[in-house]
Amino acid sequence: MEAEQIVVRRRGRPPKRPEHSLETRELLLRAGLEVLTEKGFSSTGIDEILKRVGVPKGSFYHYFDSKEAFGAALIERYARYFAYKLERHFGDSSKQPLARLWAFVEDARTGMARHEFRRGCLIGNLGQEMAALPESYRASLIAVFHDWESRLARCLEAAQHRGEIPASVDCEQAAAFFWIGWEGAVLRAKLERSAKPLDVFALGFFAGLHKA
Amino acid sequence: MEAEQIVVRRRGRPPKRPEHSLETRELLLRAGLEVLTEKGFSSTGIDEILKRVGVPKGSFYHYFDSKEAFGAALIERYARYFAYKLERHFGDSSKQPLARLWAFVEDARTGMARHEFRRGCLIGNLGQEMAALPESYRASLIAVFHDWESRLARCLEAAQHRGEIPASVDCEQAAAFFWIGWEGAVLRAKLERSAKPLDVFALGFFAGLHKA
DNA sequence: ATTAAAAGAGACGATCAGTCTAATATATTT
DNA sequence: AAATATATTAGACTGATCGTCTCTTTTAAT
Repeated sequence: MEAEQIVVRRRGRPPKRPEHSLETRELLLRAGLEVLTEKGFSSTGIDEILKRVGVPKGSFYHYFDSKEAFGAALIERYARYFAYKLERHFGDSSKQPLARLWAFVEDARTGMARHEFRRGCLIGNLGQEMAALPESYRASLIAVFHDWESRLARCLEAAQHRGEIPASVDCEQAAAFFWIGWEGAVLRAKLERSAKPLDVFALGFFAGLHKA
Repeated sequence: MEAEQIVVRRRGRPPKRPEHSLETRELLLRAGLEVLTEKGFSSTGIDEILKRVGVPKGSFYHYFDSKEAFGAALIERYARYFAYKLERHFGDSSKQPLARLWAFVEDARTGMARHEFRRGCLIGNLGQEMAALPESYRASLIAVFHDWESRLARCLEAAQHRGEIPASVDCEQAAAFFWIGWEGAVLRAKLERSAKPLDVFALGFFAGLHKA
């Protein structure tokens, strides 16, 4: 049960405090992420997001041209958030490279558990829904996956240099393999409301990596 | 481009030919599968299915109590269809067990290609949408995945007995791993409109199996 | 001819994304 | 300090579409 986030907003032209001026827009994006990681795009109405933050429709269309534009902003925002998360984990030189990947998995697991496995991955959700989505999303989603792939590939290469995984492993391929399967794992974790699919996939992936 | 399947149906009580009496219902189910494997449940309107087969709304609610009941029927039907497909492949004793799994992968790939990677897996689609679906679907979807898992596990055990994969492999785990990742691969194949994710995942899976 | 069953036809209220007009309060200008 | 400009809130409203339901029509069976 999430606390209702009704914020008292003053009407009229707001005081010139640039750091606060995006408050409403910010709230909308935040709520949008919450709802869309849970239910996806098509089955989420704008009214639901509006009600959640106590913002009237007029404001929404003041800040966003359309639902499509709102979704695009969410993709961008989620991609940024996730890239930062990956950077934080994969760039953590206090750990061995494979341990960094494992830390990401742990992080994701506790994150999903915190929301009782109701929220998944925005990119995966939208990817699955793509057939019913604005065609303009497709390229963005593919690009995000590609970004994640290359980040992970670099991490795996580092693991290879330290001898954590055999030289025979194609890191690009392995990274692609990981994200393909990971989205499946997130899907199943949501369906079963359990961390098990995440663990099964992660363990299987690591086991496969160590082969000779 | 699929051929429009408009069938001339006579009004009123139909002649007593039991093998034909389910014709309209049958058409609705078939069209439902086509559309829902593509776009999922929430973003598919009943009208779309109706228009596709030239059936008025009144008829739909004659055959099905609700959209929810219709969806449940589709799950059941898809599960039957898929179980048959797996049985056909995994029970094909003319091939080695691993080759049987590979044949399934090939089959799925050509199947997706035939529809230009627009149609995916109904169970995966609904699983992803679960948050916006009737809660009654959850158990069914989980059960279907479980069925697929045990079918595959038996096939992998057979492979193990023939020495195709090491005795150290936990076949149940490996089977669970496969379906978790496979759904991710189907998702990506749809997103990228390409067979590549299917191949990347399948190859990665086989490579992982052969480890010592 | 009458009855019963099957299916067609479309009305219905709810909800959808999106539009538009106004009200309001602050910033800016004079 | 009064007047004006502007950013934002506010929510009624539109037309399309949603799932559901009721009533009529058509035909088979009696």
